[in-house]
Amino acid sequence: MSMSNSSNIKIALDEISRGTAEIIDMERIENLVTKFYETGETYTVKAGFDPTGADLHVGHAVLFHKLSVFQKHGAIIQLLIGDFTATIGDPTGKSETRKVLDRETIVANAQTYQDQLFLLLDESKTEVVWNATWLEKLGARGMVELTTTYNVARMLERDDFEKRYKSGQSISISEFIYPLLQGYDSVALKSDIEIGGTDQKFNLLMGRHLQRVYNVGKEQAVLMMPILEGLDGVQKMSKSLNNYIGITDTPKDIYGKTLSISDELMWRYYDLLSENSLEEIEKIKNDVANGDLHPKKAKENLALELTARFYNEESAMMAKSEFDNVFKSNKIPTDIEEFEMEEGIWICKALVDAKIEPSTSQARRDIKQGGVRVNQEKVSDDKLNLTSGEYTLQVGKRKFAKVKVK
RNA sequence: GGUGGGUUACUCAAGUGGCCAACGAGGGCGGAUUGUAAAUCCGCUGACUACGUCUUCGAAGGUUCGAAUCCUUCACCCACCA
Repeated sequence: MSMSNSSNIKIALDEISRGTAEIIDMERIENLVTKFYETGETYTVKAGFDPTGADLHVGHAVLFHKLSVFQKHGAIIQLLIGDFTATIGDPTGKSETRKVLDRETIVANAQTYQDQLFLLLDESKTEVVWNATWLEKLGARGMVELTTTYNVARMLERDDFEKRYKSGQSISISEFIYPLLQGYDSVALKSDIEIGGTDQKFNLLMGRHLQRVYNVGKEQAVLMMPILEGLDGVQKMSKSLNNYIGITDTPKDIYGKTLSISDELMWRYYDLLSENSLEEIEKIKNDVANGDLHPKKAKENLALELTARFYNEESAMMAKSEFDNVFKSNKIPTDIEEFEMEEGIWICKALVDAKIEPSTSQARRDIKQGGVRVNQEKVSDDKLNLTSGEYTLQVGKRKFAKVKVK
């Protein structure tokens, strides 16, 4: 028994530390996991979310995936919704004070978050908590007490504060309070471990500090995940850079976008997102390296896995066959949007109306360059008018529309 | 509060009276190649049924035959001083 336990524990710890950017107090995590395997005693892992935006992408999923790993090894996740702190605005990574959100938006965002999160997490091992619950009760006295635990000089050590202070940009006092409140959450929750992105280091460590000051009887271990690169492989995945895979993207998109990443980036995604064990990944890597496995195949598997994660096996397989149809055999996808148009419509106008071109100017250019097809045939005349009938319009490789001309 | 510098398209960044719809780079898009990968090569990149017209260079006015370029006011940013 102790033999199989110790190997289980080793596997668990390897999985937990996999892909992390930094772990503070690994020993504590080892003890917690060991205890779970020996006595069945669970422990808590806190992860906080500011319900400021609603849509999650695969970059966020790195964190959730790690949480789900923890759940397999005895953790109860404390899914902290920062409903109170969202009303303040965390300055992390921002060069200016974040705007404050109203209650309704926060609640709505939080709900959307949860819907998306439970695609990945085991709901029965998750505790959803709202920090307004205890922060509202803190009161002025408690608040002041909290501020006495830290000083301005140390607060200014935080990177973005330092930069802004030096360059003369404004820092509101409330922003100083933010890390304190986030840390206090760990006091209220008595968390054993907290996980977050590397950009959260200062705030995460504050949790340790405050747990000590408030005599919680433990200091949370901290596990930081790196920021995932987006589809371009360079910049971090974000919606504004449009290099993201959304968790709620269609199966087709998740599959397709995943296949579009570079081979190099694929390993990064494998490491941070795949359910494959470290051993299995090692094997895949070797097979690709010595030519036993085509890199494309490895990427397809990853794409299938991710698609299935957010939907199911079946949808993933469908996404794949659809994809193969369109791109391998140059067939037309099955689920193209349809439009009805008037007799004699100008081709450029039709492309715009079908939403596959942004302007008639762009449509003309694409026609000139041979990027537009009607019923699989290249169009060369940008003055073409469509007579009545049904057409499949195509721009480039991936934009399609079906058009019925009366 | 004082003095000087800045604000150009998705981003960075040239342009200081006509040759400017505005150099260049990145990004994006299209083509070739391919594994819808990467890399590479070529082309395009304000709008408009279009060899012409219209709207863009922080905002509003003005000077001029003509302005992104000159003048005035306003807004915002930066640097140095107080």
